[in-house]
Amino acid sequence: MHAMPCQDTLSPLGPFLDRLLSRSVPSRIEQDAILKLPGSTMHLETHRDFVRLGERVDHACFVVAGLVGRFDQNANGDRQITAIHIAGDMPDLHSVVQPTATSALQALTTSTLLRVPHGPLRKIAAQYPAIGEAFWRDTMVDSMMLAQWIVNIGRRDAKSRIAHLLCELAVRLGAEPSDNRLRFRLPLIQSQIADACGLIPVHVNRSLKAIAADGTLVRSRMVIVEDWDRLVEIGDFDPSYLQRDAAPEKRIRIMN
Amino acid sequence: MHAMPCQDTLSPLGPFLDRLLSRSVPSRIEQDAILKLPGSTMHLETHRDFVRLGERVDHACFVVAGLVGRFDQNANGDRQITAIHIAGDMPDLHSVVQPTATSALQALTTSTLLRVPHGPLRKIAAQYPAIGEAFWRDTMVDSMMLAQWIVNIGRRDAKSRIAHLLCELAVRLGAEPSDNRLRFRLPLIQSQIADACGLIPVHVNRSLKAIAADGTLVRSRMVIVEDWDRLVEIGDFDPSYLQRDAAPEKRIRIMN
DNA sequence: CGGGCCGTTGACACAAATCAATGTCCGTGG
DNA sequence: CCACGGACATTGATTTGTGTCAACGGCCCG
Repeated sequence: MHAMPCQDTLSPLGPFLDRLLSRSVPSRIEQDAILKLPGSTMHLETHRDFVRLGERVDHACFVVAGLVGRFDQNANGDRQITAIHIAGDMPDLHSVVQPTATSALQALTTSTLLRVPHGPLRKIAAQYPAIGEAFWRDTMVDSMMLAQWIVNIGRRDAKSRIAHLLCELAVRLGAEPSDNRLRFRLPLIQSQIADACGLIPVHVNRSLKAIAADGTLVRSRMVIVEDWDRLVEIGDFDPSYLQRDAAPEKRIRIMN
Repeated sequence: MHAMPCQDTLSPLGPFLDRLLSRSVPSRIEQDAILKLPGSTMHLETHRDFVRLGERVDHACFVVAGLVGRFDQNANGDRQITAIHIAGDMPDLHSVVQPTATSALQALTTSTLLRVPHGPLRKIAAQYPAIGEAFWRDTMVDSMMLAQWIVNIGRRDAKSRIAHLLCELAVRLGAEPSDNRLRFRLPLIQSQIADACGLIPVHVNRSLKAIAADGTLVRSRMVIVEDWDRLVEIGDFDPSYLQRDAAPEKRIRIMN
């Protein structure tokens, strides 16, 4: 399902390149250019904003470890998480072409980030059009996830919304079901799940109990799925929007 | 507020170039390349899908006239509009790098489209990196709108959601308030507004009555705003995410 | 041992969905 | 010219899902 993991363990950006390789076809030279990108490591504790609303940034952030949320809010201050990013993601790769942030970024758990300056990112995107193309494609996958996030909040009830979120994260975190069961670590607290699903924490608590009755437990930072098919059904989950069918013949290269 | 309208009236893509020019800085030659893009005109009646879910497309669509909706749906068949596109937009410019549609596109009113083949789009994006950059930036603005759409549905009540939608469309359609009033044509029916806001038509009807009590009438395909400031307040509307502050010094060119 | 964060539970309020009719407009055809 | 049908809008009665308010419990950590 995944592209072959990149062998170059020298760069922390290996997982990012793997992601790009699952959908794009950069040459060896281009891959090297990506791996050689400079960056400074940053450690963040939970609930720490590292991109603020309206801020103009001069670097993009790569998630080395942890979970990151894209946050927006209404005038009343109620927060809404519009995307969750995991290790290997670049939550604001888009800032390369659109440096003014219209959403904040916050660490959902203790996280490690790599700050990659826009300069080198832009340089390799200009020098190697196929890299710019891969970057663009990566941001478009995030965009498709935003559209599905809208459907989730707009057209599903609480139980279904949460189940859908759990399904999405299971797939993205690479938790493969075996014998219709799986488990994975998910260090989100209930109020964060609420912010992600357009709900409030108390109701998440109740809905999780309803989901537990169908065989999926969420507790002490773990998700334990006893019946994956049932969870998929409850969450009305169809993973095609994640663009993870990374069969080599589906990858695209249009530049050069 | 807008960039100077493009003078080249020979190409139907003039309005698209204008949009790009409001945020990007292509050279004269690059502008010409955009205007010279080929395309075939297509007329669509209301409710007609022109991109279906899962379809692999070989062209992008430009909206010459009319309104276009990006549609998704849950397993129950309830539809959710995740974006509304107006004349001058390219609703699926992203298909240039991601040709498999994860959302459908449907004419919300009688519309005229221009189908622009991917070939020439990719050719000029490869030949002129600044064009690729402008395309990428344009799709990122759509992406920012998706994030705000999530906030709208996830964290506002029905009246506020609809007011926000009306505000957004007023601004995007270029309806400038004068003396705190404005009016513009909006040929959406109530069930389409419902699909856009994650509501059902009956409740849209009631909410519109509540909005009318605050000075904004929506009837017979017209929106009549008697108190723009009040509508902005109800809709909790902050236009910054639309990236319309097109002051020349805010436009960006990173390639070359 | 105590305090804070998080999770859990209950009673209740309220916004939105649901169900069901009726009304209005408009194009079409008898 | 009027009757008819269809699409859309409107209104009312009622149900239901989610929010609100409040209290308590578990757990970790200083």
